[in-house]
Amino acid sequence: MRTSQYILATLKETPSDAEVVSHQLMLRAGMIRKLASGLYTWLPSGLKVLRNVETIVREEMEKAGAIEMLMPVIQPADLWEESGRWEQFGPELLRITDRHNRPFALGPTHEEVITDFVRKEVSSYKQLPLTLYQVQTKVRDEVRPRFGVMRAREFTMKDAYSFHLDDACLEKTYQVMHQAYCNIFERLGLDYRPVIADTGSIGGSVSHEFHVLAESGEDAIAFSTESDYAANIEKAEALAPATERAEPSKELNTFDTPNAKTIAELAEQHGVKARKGVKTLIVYGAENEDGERGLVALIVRGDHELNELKAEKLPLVDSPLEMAKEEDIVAAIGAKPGSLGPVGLDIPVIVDHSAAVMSDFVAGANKDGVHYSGINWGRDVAEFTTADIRNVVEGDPSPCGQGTLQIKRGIEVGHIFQLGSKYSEAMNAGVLGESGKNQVMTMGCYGIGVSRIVAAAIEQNHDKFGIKWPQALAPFDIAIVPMNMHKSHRIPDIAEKFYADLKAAGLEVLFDDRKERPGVMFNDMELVGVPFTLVIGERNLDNNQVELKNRRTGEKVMLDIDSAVAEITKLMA
RNA sequence: CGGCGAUUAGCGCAGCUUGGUAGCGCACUUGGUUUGGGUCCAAGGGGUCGCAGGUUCAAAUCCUGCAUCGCCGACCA
Repeated sequence: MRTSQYILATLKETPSDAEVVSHQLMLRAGMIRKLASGLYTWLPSGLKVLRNVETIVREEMEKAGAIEMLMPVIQPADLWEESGRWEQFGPELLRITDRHNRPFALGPTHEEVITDFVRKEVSSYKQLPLTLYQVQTKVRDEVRPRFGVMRAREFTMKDAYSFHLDDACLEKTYQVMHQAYCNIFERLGLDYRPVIADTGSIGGSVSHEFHVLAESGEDAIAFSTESDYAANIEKAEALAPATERAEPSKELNTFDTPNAKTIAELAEQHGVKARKGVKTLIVYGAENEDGERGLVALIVRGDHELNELKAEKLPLVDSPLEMAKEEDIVAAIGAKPGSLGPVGLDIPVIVDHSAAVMSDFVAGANKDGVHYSGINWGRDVAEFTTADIRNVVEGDPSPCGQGTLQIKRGIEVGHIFQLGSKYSEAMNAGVLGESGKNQVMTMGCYGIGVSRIVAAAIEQNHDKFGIKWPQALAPFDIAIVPMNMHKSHRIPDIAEKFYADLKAAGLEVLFDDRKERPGVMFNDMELVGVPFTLVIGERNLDNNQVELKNRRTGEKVMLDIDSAVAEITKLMA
C-alpha cells in the first residue's frame, strides 16, 4: 500500500473527548472515527487489525471443533419473550418495530436465535455435542458508552454456543473452549488472566472471564499470591475471619457528630479509625406476598466496601439491589444517612463477617448528628444475621486456602459460561436420547469481544510515540521510508524494488511515498505502530546498505541491499 | 437516571465579562525554500458560531427552552 493512495488519516493533535490512551491512539493513528456516541467507523488500517484478531479467533475456534455460521442482527421479540429476557434484559436491549408494528430487538447476544435454530434442526442425540460460532456485530444500548471501542454501542463479537446431552459433556467442551481462549490470547501476545466470574444477565452456573491486565480496566480482579486462583472482585469470596469476637470492654455511649456524615469525616473530626467503625447501608428488602418492600440494613466494617452482587443474592434483599431513598429511611428510622447504625433498628440487620467480629465499635445512633461508641454485638444488638457481603481487599486470605489476595485491574475480553438448561428448557429445545425419549439439551456459551481486544492490545502495547503492535495484530508488517525520494535518482528505484519484492514475499507493506520530510514519515509510522521500518537513504546507499528499525525494541540494523529481503522474511517467520 | 462541563473551519482552541460585519495554530490548496526526526516564507480555500425562540437599531456575545458530546456518580452514610 502506498501512503499517497491510502487513507492514513493520522492526527497530530488528540481529540479532546478521548480519555484513555487506546482511544486516543486509535483516533490519532487513523484506525477509527466516531459517528455518534458509542458508534465508530473503522478506517482501513483499523479494519486490518480487527481482521487480524478475527483470523486468529477463527483458527482457534476451528481447531477446537467449532463450526462457523452467521445469524441476523435483527431478532423477533417472540424469541426473547420465550426466554423471558424481553423483560429481564432491560433498556440495554435496543428495541425496534418494523412497518407492520411488529417488535424486534437488535441482538446484544444470540442465545435465543441459536437455541431456536438448533431445536428445529437437531433432533437426535447422535448429532451432539455440537458447537457453533459466528463473528458478528452486536448491539447494546449502553447507559454510558466510553473509551472508544472499549465500551461501544455497536461492536464485533465472536460468540459460540455448544449443545450437549448432559452436563458431563458440557464440562468437557467448556474445558476445550477454555483452552482455545488461552491459545487465542497467547497468540495475540497479550498479558491476560482467566478469572472466576459471575454469570450476570446471560445466566448459568459456572463461568470464567478472560481479562487483559491494564490500569484503565473497568474491572477489578483478585489473585492469590500462591496459587492459580483468580476471580472477578464481584465474585471473590471474603472468608470469615478466623478470630473470635472480643468481649465487650466499653460501655455504650453517645457522642455528638453534627458535621460527620462519612467514615472519613468521622476519622478526621473525632479520631475514629475507619476499621473501628461500621457503615450502615439501607436497601430495599425482597417483596412480600403483597408486593411491598421493607427495608434491610447491611453492615460492613468502615474500611470495607459493600459487594452489591453478593448482597442482592441474599433472600432478604431485593434484586437488583437498590439503595433506599432518603425519605423512606427517615420515615422508617427517624434519622438521615450519615447517622445510621445497628443499635435499636427494627428492620432486618445483615452483618458482614468481618464486621461481626468487631467489638467496642462506633456507628450512627439513628439520631441525626449523633453516634454511639462502644457498641458490641449481642449486648447492644440482639438480632442480626451474618453473611459475606463485602468486596475482598488486598491482603485478605485467598478463598482457595493458599496465599493472600492481590488486586489488579483488567479489561474483560472474553467470557465463557456453562449455561445448563436455562435456555433449552425455556425454549423447549430437546433431542431424542438413546432411549427414544425426548431429552432437554444442556448448553454452553463462549464470547470474545473482538473489537475490544484491539483497544485492549493498545493499552498494553504503546509508548509516547504511538502504538507498538505485536506482529500478529499489526496492520502492516513493514514500512518503507525513503529519504527525499523526489530529489534522488537512485532512491525511487530501490524503494520501488523493495516494495515489489517484499510484497512478493507475502508481507503487508506500507510504502511511504509522500513528499514529506523524514521526521513526518518516521513519526507517522511510529504512531501507526508498524513493527519494522526500512529506511532507504543516500547516506547508506554508497555502502550498498539500508537500515531496518524495530518499532518494539528500537533496535536498528544495517542490511545489505541484495540480501535484505531474505533477511527480513526470515525475521518475520 | 442524577450532578458538572462543553458545543465557534477537518482537529486543537481564542473571542463572550463590557453586543457593533468571526480569529489563531495545525491540517488542506498553490508557489518557493528546506531535507536522516513534526523546516521556513508567501498567497489561498474552508464557518447558517449546536438548534429553536426571545431582548435589541444590532446577538458568537444577553435571556429561555431543546439537542448533542464528554466527565463524575448512580453503594461506601
